[in-house]
Amino acid sequence: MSLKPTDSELEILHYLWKEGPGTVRQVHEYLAATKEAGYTTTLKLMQIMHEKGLLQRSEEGRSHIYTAGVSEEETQQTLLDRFVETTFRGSAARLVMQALGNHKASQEELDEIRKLLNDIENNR
Amino acid sequence: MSLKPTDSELEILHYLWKEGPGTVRQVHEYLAATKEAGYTTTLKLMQIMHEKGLLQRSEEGRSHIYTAGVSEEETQQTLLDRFVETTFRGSAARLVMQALGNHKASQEELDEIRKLLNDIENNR
DNA sequence: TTACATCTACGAAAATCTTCGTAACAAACG
DNA sequence: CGTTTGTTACGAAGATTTTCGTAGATGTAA
Repeated sequence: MSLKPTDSELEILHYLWKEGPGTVRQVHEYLAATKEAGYTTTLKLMQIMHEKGLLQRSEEGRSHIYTAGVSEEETQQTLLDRFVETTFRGSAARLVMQALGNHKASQEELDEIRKLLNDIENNR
Repeated sequence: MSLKPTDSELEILHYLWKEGPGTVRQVHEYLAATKEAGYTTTLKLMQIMHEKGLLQRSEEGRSHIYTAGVSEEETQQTLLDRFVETTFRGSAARLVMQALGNHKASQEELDEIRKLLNDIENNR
């Protein structure tokens, strides 16, 4: 799966990943809460995403119910790989360090990361 | 500085960050090593980057010497912030964990990350 | 029934990014 | 001197993404 959602498409996927299946109307109202956008703009985007396979849909009366056609993890991994490549020249560690150095993480998250480090070392 | 270089622009910046100031010819040959591209394509890109402030340039005889107009760290940080926002809903920790899950780091890098974790905990 | 609201489909404009052909100019070469 | 080579400038075509207007269909209310 090397589909690469655009930023606009990602916003739509985020809604569906978080809230589950929904209509164009629901997605549109979610988007409209944070940005200007016409209803048909959202509709068209979702139609195109459906053509690309990013969304699946089923008929429900006279409207459609859309579902994410790609998983959140898989998509994030694809985008992450690409991002590491283009922005950090392939060095995931540099990305991690820059991210840690400039963002706040909770104690639980830090513990989680440390545990991951241990797992990685033990499993090779 | 909220300039957002495109992927093509990043490739040019990478050359200049790594090799220092250079001509269109030098950048073009660097790019041509890994992808198809006409000389005037590279030229045009660099002219536009100059207009945007991404590159600075000085006359040198009949050609121009270009220099990166933005720092590597600053640019990576800007792109990282944006990427965390759009792809990981603002959770840097999730990005870090997903990046680590990919097992792409060496032992030295893992040690470095662990040290960073310690520093973060000690400094709050 | 008629008018209105809501939905899909679709074409096309707008915006952005990428690519390249052509012109103009100057240096180097024969 | 004239020709070739290497450079910038510039316009425009292509590609992709985003936006939206309009038409057609169907349900809903008066």
